[in-house]
Amino acid sequence: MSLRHAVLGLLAELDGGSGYDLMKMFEVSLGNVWSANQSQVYGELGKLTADGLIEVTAEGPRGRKEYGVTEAGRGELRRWLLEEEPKQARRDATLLRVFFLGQLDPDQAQAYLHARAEDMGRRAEELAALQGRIDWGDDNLSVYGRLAMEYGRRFMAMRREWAEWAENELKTRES
Amino acid sequence: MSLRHAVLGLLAELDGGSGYDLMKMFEVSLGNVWSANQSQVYGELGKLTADGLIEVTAEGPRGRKEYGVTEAGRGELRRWLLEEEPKQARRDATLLRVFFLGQLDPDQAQAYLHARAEDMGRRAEELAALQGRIDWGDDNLSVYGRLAMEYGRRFMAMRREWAEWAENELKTRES
DNA sequence: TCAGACATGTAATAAGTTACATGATTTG
DNA sequence: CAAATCATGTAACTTATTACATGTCTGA
Repeated sequence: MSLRHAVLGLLAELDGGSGYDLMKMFEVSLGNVWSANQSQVYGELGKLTADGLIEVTAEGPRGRKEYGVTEAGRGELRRWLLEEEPKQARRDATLLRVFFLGQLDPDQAQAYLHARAEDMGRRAEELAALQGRIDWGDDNLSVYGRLAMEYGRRFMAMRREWAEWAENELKTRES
Repeated sequence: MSLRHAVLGLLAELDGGSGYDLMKMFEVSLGNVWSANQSQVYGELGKLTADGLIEVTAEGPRGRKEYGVTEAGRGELRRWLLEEEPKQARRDATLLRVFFLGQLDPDQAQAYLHARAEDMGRRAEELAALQGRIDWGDDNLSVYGRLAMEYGRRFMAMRREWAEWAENELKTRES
């Protein structure tokens, strides 16, 4: 049920906004840690409204509806942040393949790991570059978004190093 | 569609087995990188059979059905390993909360990061201990499972270090 | 005026979770 | 003979994805 809290949290941080506004945030920043598509966002806005956690605060042109978090919504958000233990997802498509690399020839398995290392290296560089370009404000989303981005950079670097190590393990094993 | 390949891959590696056998593998090892429950596994066995990628090779006591991978199944598995780019999931409940830590008092935000660091440290130690206890064979699942486990260890360590760093960032910021 | 951005929604399908339901075999 | 383990399946529900459908406003 985290989509609910992603929407609720964004509305709290942005101090209100429309479904369209939220989608933009999902696309450029929040989506890197919790992705959601348009149907989901609009659907969740409806459910959150029905549950009294958010409310329509204004209506604008083109049917635009601006939502704001209610007191109940703020309470739920804090409860989720403080009391609910984040459960880590255990699904990783890259690693799943690793389990089955024995189905390939050893050189193909090594090539797989090599490709992962390259890919991760590329991503790590992209992130590092992006990190340098952005001049961060000191609003909350900037402060905490910066922490999340640094996580991403370290994550990619770790994956690259692991893939290099793993490729080497297989090479060593050959002999 | 990775569940399908998780089941297919396991059957290939184990050289056949029942739904029950597969479930045990998901519980003790594979589930750490791709979790699945009993309904999913039995359901997928049915679909894979219908699609001709696996077949019932024997029937045993208590209605036990033993499945084996067909030639078509082996082909599909290799195709998936070689040609399909693993797409990384972008959902992390821990990090999602980080985006919204501005909704809490600074000391609560720090406490959240501190708790994450402790939790990750604990997991990292558990994994390291487990890694030491297991005496790995040199069958494929062992060789590649070992690589996956080392990934897990590094991942936990990276998360701990990041959380410690992030907590410190917030502390520094306070002044 | 027309292209692009703004803006919301629904329908159909697929994937994942939880709970229920049943029964056979082995082992102490 | 009772408990644990083996073994499979279905139903109901929730969550996520993809595609479709529609219309408004703004700026060049």
